[in-house]
Amino acid sequence: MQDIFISPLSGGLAGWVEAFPHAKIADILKPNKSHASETIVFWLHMNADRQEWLTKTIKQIQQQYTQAKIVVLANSPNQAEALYAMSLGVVAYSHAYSPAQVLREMKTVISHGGVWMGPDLLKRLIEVSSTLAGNQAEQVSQHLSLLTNREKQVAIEAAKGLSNKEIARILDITERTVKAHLSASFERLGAKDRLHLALMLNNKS
Amino acid sequence: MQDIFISPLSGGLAGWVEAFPHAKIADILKPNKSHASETIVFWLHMNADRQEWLTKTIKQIQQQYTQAKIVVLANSPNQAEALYAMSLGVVAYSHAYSPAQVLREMKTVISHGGVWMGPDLLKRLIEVSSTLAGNQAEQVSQHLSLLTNREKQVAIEAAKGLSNKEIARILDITERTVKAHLSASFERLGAKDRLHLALMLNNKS
DNA sequence: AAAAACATTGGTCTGAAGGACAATACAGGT
DNA sequence: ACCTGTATTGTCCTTCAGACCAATGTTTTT
Repeated sequence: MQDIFISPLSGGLAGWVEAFPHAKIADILKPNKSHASETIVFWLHMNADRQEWLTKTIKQIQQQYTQAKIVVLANSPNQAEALYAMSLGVVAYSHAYSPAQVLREMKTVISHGGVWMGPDLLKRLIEVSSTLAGNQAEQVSQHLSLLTNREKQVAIEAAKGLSNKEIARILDITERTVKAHLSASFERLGAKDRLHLALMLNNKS
Repeated sequence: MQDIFISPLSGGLAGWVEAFPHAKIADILKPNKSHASETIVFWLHMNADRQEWLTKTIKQIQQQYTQAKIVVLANSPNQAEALYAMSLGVVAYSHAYSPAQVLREMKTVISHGGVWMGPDLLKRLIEVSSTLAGNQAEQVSQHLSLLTNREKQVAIEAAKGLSNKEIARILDITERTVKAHLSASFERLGAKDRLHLALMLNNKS
């Protein structure tokens, strides 16, 4: 896993260099050189007056590197900026002058699929979200309203990943009947197969 | 770093045992035996009807072990419960039947100070908290981090509903190779078939 | 009552999916 | 140099999915 620091300071910051001596340091994002598949960690050094640059750079990275992990290190961290950055898909946000040890920890965390943020930010996220979490009554997909009752039952089970045989057993009908209902469901919903059906019913699209 | 599983099932779950063969498994929280300084990871197995138990246990752990990390593994994960658990200080929340590798990833993440949660939950946290209108930065599934680059590419296309033939064409490899990568992906993620893979990569857990 | 929609089941057939055996080439680390 | 992991491709085989050909009984609507 490769590290690329993007900072206006030539030579980066002391902590960065110490943490990742072999990392690349650049002042601007270079065009992709075909390493589209490798996972790269981008460390963006954020100045207070470069909101626009941050947005632009993050989007560029996401376009060019599908597997990239993006970290923002801010000179003056604040929660609003952190929220904004994470809404763009950044997986870690911290102080630019974090010690090398912390930077290494961050890398370990994000390279294993985790998210890194300060305890205060996390707390705030939770607080705000918890209060609004109540009204997420599970909305049944609108697609299901297009199906008959029996088709609904079969489609829901299929969308969970059950096989025709399993569906037949739990609904106490023949596998042949399951197929009939599924075929009808595909027809009505315009799904190509059970996988598309599952995607339709699980995503609210 | 010590692991303690607390589950009503004697012997825990298969995935847990595989991930941490040397962990302690208990059905209730035992009183503290002076290990106040060591960091312990508590894995709480959550049944749908044990909200009260969860709250009580978390608070007990936090009182007795100042350095503890608490993970909740839910039989039926849902965002409301996840938010609630994390508001109590839980640092990871996932499906109880997560494959062993995912569990190990979670441990790596949290033991380095990170937070582990499903992409949907994170997205929702950000969406709700952020004042800025969301662009949906495509959060790569945690599961994907278990796959090699090539497997990732294949798995992502398969999760969109493409056939092996279609995937082979756009990646410019043989259909046989697609199958090989997919089989490897199933193995790594513990998926039964491409539909389960799709559910894993598109949805929660 | 007649018509339409729904629920159920049958058989056949084609193609896709995925496992069970492989083999080869290449990169990186010990 | 050797071993491990990754990427690639091969053949054979079994199972499953879904389309297409039906039919019959029940329920609902017109």
